Amino acid sequence: MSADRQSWKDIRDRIRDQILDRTYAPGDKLPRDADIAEQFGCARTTVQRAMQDLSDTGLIERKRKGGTHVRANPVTRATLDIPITRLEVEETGAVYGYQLIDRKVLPTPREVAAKFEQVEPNSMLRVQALHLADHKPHILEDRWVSIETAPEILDVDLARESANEWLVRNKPYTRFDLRIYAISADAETARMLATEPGSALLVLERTTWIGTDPITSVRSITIPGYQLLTKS
Amino acid sequence: MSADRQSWKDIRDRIRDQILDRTYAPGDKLPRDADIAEQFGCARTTVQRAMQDLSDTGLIERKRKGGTHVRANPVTRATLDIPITRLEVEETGAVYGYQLIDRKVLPTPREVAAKFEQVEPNSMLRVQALHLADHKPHILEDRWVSIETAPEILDVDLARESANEWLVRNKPYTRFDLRIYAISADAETARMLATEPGSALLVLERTTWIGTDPITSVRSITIPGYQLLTKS
DNA sequence: ATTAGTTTTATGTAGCTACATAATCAAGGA
DNA sequence: TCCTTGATTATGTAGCTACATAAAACTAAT
Repeated sequence: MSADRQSWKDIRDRIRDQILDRTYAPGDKLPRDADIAEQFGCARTTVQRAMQDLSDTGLIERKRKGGTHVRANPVTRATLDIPITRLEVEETGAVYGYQLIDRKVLPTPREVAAKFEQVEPNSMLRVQALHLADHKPHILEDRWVSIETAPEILDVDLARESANEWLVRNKPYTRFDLRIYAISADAETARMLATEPGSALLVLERTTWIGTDPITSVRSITIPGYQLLTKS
Repeated sequence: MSADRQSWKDIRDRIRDQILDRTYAPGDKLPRDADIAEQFGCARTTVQRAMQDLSDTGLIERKRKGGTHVRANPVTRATLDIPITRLEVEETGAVYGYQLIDRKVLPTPREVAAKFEQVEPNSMLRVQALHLADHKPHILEDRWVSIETAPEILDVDLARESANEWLVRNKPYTRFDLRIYAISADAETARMLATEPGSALLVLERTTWIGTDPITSVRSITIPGYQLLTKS
């Protein structure tokens, strides 16, 4: 009886196979969940879960009443995990190190304020720090922290604990923006990262909020050769 | 009766709020689903769905029998959507253009073969092409296509239709790898992208498979200033 | 004490029903 | 013809039950 109990993942794979082998081509409409359920001999809930997953990964599109369609223009949907920098370093077996470069309350520069959209903080704590892997520079971070949303940060000894780590543990966000781009190292950045001016560097820029309240905005400048990876 | 019917998203938000306000701190164990369900006056299934979502976004960790814990080291989990290049360009209101630079069957270079892990194709179709936005270079792609997995590609007029587009529509993948990094433009690349040698360029490298069969591996070199964005 | 085997338990999931909701489509009216 | 309105319909989801499964906790044998 429970012998042929089918998991929604099985159903998902079978539907995906039918899309791969062109039983249903891009743009085509798939049968209603109920019919597919009957075809595979399972419950509609199971089909629903399978379909939801295919929809999440971008292979199909679903609309109430409109039905399910194979996406004509599939997107590549990747999941990026960005861990705490210390853990990322330790993961590779390297020794993690951290240096506070500067820590100062300053009026919020316009370009930083703009990142927070609705609520623009007046003055913020600027923290510049360097993360090290095996005593060599790894990531240079330039961070602005809202002292309205996270006033406790002012009492944290940022020479000992990185703002990255403190915030991630003490100010979980409800929303964030991530922006990835490349820059050419200027003299100052090159010096800090112990590399050549003009090197191509990958930059991750993250802004986080609790509700609509701004928490922090960081620019993490990585060393030459740094790569972001995703696995599916 | 249905007045206080609660959605799993409501439950998720309430649990998340409890984590944000330190009712449950990082590392803490949450009550069993059944107890939470009782507390909120909903069914365990609803809690299960809420928990699953919080687990997916990296805020909590769940283990059978072990229970649910607030992650001590939360990760930032972002979803990246990479559309077909043409659509990405058209989205901005720009005019999309495409130029085939070269198309040749070649023995697979070792570094390309290595990307495919298990099955390493002997000879592949190499396609170099340029995507344009408003008649200016936008993305330079250097692609290797498996002529074993996708022999039909040999009959496609790649001067008219981009390999990007043909593959995405005709060879859906079951697995992919994505690698993001920065390079400094060499003379050749700079010329093709109409920029200066030495400019910092963001590179997306994508490898796709059907099952374990290699489909394609592309290196997409973007113009200076190109940014990848995620929203949550 | 250590290990192997067994029980317990919390999450995971399939199937069912009932109802909610968004889109579409068709009918009717201005 | 156009617009509004209401019926229809496919997906979305909550609640229930029953069972699956992994892992921890316990027990018994060596």
